[in-house]
Amino acid sequence: MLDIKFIRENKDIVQDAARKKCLPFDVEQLLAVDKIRLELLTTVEQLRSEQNKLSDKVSAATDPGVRATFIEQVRVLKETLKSKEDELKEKMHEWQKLMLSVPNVPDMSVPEGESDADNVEVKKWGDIKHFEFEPKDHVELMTTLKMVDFERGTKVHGFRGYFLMGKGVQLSFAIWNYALSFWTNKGFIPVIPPIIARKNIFMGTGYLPAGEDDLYKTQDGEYLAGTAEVPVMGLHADEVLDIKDFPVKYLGFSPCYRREAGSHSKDVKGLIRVHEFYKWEQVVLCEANHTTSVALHEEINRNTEEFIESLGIPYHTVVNCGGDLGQG
RNA sequence: GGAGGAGUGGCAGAGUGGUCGAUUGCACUUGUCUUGAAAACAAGAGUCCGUUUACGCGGACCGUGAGUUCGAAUCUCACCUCCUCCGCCA
Repeated sequence: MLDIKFIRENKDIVQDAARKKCLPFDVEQLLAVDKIRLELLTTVEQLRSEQNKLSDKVSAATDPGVRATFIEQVRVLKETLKSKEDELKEKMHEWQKLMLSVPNVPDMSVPEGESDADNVEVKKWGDIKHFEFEPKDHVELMTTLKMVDFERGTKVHGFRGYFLMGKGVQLSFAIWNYALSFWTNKGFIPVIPPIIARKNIFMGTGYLPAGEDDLYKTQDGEYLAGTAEVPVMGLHADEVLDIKDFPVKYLGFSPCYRREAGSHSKDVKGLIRVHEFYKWEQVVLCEANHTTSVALHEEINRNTEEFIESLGIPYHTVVNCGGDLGQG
């Protein structure tokens, strides 16, 4: 969540971020509520100050009559205080709700656009292999080699279900293990987090309240995370970290659960878009400073590129346009 | 799932209705002493919010949230977390 002070001082930047992300957010509305909230806060604190002073007089008074007078005075004061406190509480709720809808500010380099089609390609690596025959896709290849079973996966799980089997399992473990040593060599601390996490942890990473439809929820009110990013970010929630320890680099491994609500027509075939899978995730904690965070973002991006290069797989790097996701 | 106990500053640990934002010890910072260090002695030091050019002032914070009261770390209720015992389970 962005700091209200930052929002006050950079309202144009915040409003532009909302526009770029195609989010219906009005910074002026937030600032108006913020102003009233602060006025109420000042009033309430003044009243409390008076109340505290009167209470001190009560305890200092030895004469019962004088004492009773003071008590009566506080009683009157408290009625005003109570109504102002209620007003403040209401404004606070309104304010908090608006604060949660403040978009994170995308980097300057993020292109304008409404869908993946507007993404900008910034890099291309490797040569795409050309075959003299019609190549099979991963679905057909893996099915034939009995690395995956989609039909039975659907029988057991339903839509988007799959069984990874045989060499498919061995290949997965091999890649995970290779990734583990690849990133630990770069100073990342491997973590296997709890993937069932509380609501506040999802709020902290911006997956809630907006992303409720994409999450599985337990009967006890926790949610299943779609990425280890959520619990790994929660690892240090409510803690003050020493700047000397920065940057802290974690590599989280977890199952990932995604409802993929509203994406029934997208990437329907194969293993591209599934409800349940396992992966490693890079999470870096660093100073809240533009230069530093951009440098580290470049670094982890480069880590991924290097990893793919080491496997000899051609790829392209795109800058994802703002319209694709709500919270970045 | 059932029964009981506990949660206070960086740590340990007092405090059961009124100068308690909180005794004390350790750790920390500064000073005295010392060639230097240690020890001893003395002093200082919490976080957040609002306000102020600034000094400062005001508010909140004793797991969290409500309540009782003129006044709550202290009383009541709910929740969270940890510990102990019993039960259940892969």
